[in-house]
Amino acid sequence: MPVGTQGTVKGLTPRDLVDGLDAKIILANTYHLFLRPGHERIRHAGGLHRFMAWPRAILTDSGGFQVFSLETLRKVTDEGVLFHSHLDGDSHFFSPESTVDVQLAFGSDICMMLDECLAYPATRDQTLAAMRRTLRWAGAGYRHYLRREAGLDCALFPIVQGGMFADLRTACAEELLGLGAPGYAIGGLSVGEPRELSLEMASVSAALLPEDRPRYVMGVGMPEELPQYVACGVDMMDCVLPTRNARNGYLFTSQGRVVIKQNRYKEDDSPLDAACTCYTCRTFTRSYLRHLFQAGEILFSMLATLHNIHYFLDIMRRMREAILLGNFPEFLKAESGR
RNA sequence: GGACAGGUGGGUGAGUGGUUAAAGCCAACAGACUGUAAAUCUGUCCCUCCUUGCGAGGUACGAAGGUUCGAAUCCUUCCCUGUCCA
Repeated sequence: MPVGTQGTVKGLTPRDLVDGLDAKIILANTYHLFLRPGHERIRHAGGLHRFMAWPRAILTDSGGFQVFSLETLRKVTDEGVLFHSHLDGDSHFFSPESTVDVQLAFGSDICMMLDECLAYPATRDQTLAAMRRTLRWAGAGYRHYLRREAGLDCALFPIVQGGMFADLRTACAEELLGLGAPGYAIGGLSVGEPRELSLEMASVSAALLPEDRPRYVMGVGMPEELPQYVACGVDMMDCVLPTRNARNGYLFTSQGRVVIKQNRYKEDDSPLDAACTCYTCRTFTRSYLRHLFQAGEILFSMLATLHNIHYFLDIMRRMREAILLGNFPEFLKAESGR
């Protein structure tokens, strides 16, 4: 899922995402859209889909990640999270119930439960406390959601926490199963821990979640990691890497990374990735892309993002194809040998 | 011809006697980025050497002299640039 935090996948139009890239679903963010332009504004505009002219599915994160990323601007209590807006310092209290309400106002297809995302490393006690809070919020939020959701056709995913402790992950997942949710997320990863640990924790968590419902690992990963997550039973991922790195000149290709600003691309008139079929690779040279980057041109961000998203979505498309054809194990083997 | 103003590292531009190999910004070069406070952030950025260190030499603030223990900073002459006046 491409990430479109503020109601836009930076650098791309919805038309790019649908026609060129065939993205099925994108992410948006409760905290950011609540602060600006506000969920009531979005509701009055006809919901987030209409507001941002996005015809396909939207998953909204709850603000749980901002508990981690805006650590210095918030205070967590058993009742919820008090944020001090990074825009103007105003206080806003996010509860399990209010974050459901805000996401319903957006008209999200998939809402996320408010959770407490801890930084790495965290002690077992800290992790246990955060996990218990996340569970409590999940219960409260889910009850609220069941009362409110009728007829809205919106799913709510609870989030497995438990940090880097396998037994806490297990306990959290088992507890959440009682909610009978339409899908489950695995959160609290990509917060500074080694990559192998992320995969291990995702694997432990995913193994306990229902096979017949989407299992979503939040905030991963590098291209080579995606098949590994899928091999653990993961169905959905999101990550800012393709979009953010694109804007920073880091391009993912079938031959490895291309840091386009490097001098070696100055006179490279070959395509970015000869094996890629995206508009950027079909049309422009590395030399030109480097020029655009060095010149600080907006077009660079657009073309780079288009390519990186294409690259990530193409990996996912090939995996779906392999699964349907029954040869995912071969796919995995081939990918890990690269 | 005259009167002012000014010449600093790739660029711009601080610095008016010692803590200045010389701020900041830009450029250049390299690195980071994982449910986005990110079109962001970090590092390097005169040369040589080694025991790679808040290390040792060398060269450097238009040029040449001078004053001083010490000069990008003060003095003299010259060169150059800009603006204005004839």
